[in-house]
Amino acid sequence: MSKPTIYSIAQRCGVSAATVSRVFNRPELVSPRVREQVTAVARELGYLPNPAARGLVTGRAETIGLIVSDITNPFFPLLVRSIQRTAERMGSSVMLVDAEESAAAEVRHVARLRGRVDGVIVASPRSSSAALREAAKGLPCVLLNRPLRDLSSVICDNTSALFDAGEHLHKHGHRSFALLAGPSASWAAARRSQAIRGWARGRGVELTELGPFRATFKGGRQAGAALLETGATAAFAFDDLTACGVLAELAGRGVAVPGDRSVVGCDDVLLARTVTPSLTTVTAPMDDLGATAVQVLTRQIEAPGGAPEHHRLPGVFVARDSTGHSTGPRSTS
Amino acid sequence: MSKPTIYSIAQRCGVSAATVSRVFNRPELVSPRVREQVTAVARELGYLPNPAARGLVTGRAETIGLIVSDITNPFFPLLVRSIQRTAERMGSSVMLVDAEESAAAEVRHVARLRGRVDGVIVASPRSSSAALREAAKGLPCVLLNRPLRDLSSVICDNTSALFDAGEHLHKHGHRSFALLAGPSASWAAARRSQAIRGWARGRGVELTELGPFRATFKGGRQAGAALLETGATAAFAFDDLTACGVLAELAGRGVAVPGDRSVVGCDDVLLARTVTPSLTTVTAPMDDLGATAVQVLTRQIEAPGGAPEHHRLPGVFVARDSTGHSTGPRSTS
DNA sequence: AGGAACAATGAAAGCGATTGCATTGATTCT
DNA sequence: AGAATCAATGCAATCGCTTTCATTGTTCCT
Repeated sequence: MSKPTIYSIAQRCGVSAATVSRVFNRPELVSPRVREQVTAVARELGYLPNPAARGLVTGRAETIGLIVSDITNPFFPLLVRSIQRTAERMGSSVMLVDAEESAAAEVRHVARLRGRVDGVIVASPRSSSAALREAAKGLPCVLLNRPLRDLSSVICDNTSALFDAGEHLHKHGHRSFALLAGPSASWAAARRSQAIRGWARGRGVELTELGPFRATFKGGRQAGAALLETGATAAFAFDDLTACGVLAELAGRGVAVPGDRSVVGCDDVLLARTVTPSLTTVTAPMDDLGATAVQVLTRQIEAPGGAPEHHRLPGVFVARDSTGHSTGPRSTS
Repeated sequence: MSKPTIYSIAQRCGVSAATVSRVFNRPELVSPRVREQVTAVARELGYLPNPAARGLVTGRAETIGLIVSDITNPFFPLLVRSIQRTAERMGSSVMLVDAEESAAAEVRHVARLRGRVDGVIVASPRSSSAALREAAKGLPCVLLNRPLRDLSSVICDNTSALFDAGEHLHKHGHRSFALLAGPSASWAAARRSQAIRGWARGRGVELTELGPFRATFKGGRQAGAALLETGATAAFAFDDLTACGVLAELAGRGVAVPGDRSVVGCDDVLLARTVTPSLTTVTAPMDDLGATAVQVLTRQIEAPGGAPEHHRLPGVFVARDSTGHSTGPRSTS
């Protein structure tokens, strides 16, 4: 026999299809007797409502789109998990799309998703603000880690955690610092650099700015090499991956960490704990970030055209083994 | 005005909706003049076909489901990317679901996806064969890294690469080996252990089996500790993550790699190249795995009830820095 | 010239659900 | 008792699209 529909159920129960539909959507409108019978028959037949049919009339897909700039970036897995969990709790599925680091792909995918989803979350977008605004026109949308006045956003703000990192290093005797800047197109990179500059100025310590470097392991190695050209005893890497590159480069050149230099990363990805020495870094509240994004999106879907919301969640500084007491300034090599 | 439909376009063009529909689906049936006009008007109105409506009549969602056992496992990102790329080329979107390492969640998600997708790929399932079989009943399904007679599967077979690894170590003078086994519920773990046992037997070398250990960094540290209790100079870790744990443990105890011991991992995840020393491991042909899985699934969707296909793609051994010459058997600590 | 073959189009029937409105008894109120 | 109210249900329209079948000119044979 073919797939069971509300009609086959209705027939078996001697009621109309409308009643069957109501059993699932507004059960309180149906008499208990009928309700139970329908439920029983539905289970027996293995009935599952057809989402396409339902979507056609309700206009809802019960699905949200999630576009990540680069799924191979270890920053994302936990975020994806958190978003998915929250979405599921709201009764929605998640359609994940990897933009493979391409800004063009991002907007292309937003267009592609339109119609298949009720709204979309764009995580760490690389696209220009104008392109994002245009792509999201008329589609509920939440930006993650990228603020934009007219679109809702949820960002992880590491400013104060980076202050803490600076203080931590300062307390350990460091006085000369290096800032290994991340990709110039990244909002997060700009923000972090700004935070560190601000801290250094306030503290009145010396800060050498290097970069920008690519946010990859290789970029980190270059950053590490550049670091050694300076007299800085402590370095702020853009993120953990970069920091790992730095560690590798230093290790390769026989420079001890944290003995000779201290390094701090950012994001607290899996890698941060598995590398030796384990990375001092800034933990992002992944669960909150994802959950908040989904909630904001849901609100946006339910009240289209509502005012955009902006949320700012702070990261938390974590001291591990890649930072320690300064042994004073060093010569270059 | 509301969303454009084939009707608004039809009206504007003075043709019937059927014609508009044909312009998009069977353009060769429409006269060039009309075709161009319709295309132009559609673009002007920003028309996008409604997937729900289309799906309702065609019975296709143009979407495939992808269930991964644990998205935080660094093994998956590249796989996801490859699957997505291939799916997109076939005109399908991907609905990703993370089972969070729970077998129950896997089958629950298969059920949830049914109806919303045309078929599903289950990557590295943890569920029992019976549960998988039952869950996939009547739904096109491809298993990744888990063979099962009556369901299609695509697996990565590292047997010969692990032989190569063994030979590589043997050539470097190693004669006493340790097998650090992975989780007993994992098919891949069983398979790898078996391969290594086979090789050792054939080679006539000493093989100490340890474990099973969890496939996590922590599990790796335990494995590392256990390794030091033995006289083995070379160890096969279940995967790269475990291997990294081993490296960390050894480093922590002042044991040099590859000076004192050699370690090989498996999978060649990002981590493998970023760790110091870089890991000798076995590279899985991610792109092929993903592409093959999607292709098989597509075939399965087009010809439901067709015979299941089974594909076996070999991994490739890569020598890096975590393996080297044996300095002979060592004492315990 | 008369009909076969064909190309281009339209009319209309679904696909499987939701939902506003109408209908039907039963209950309550005055 | 008759009207008003209410709970439970059915009817039928609708969502936007695909697709079969019928219709209409055209072109091409013989």
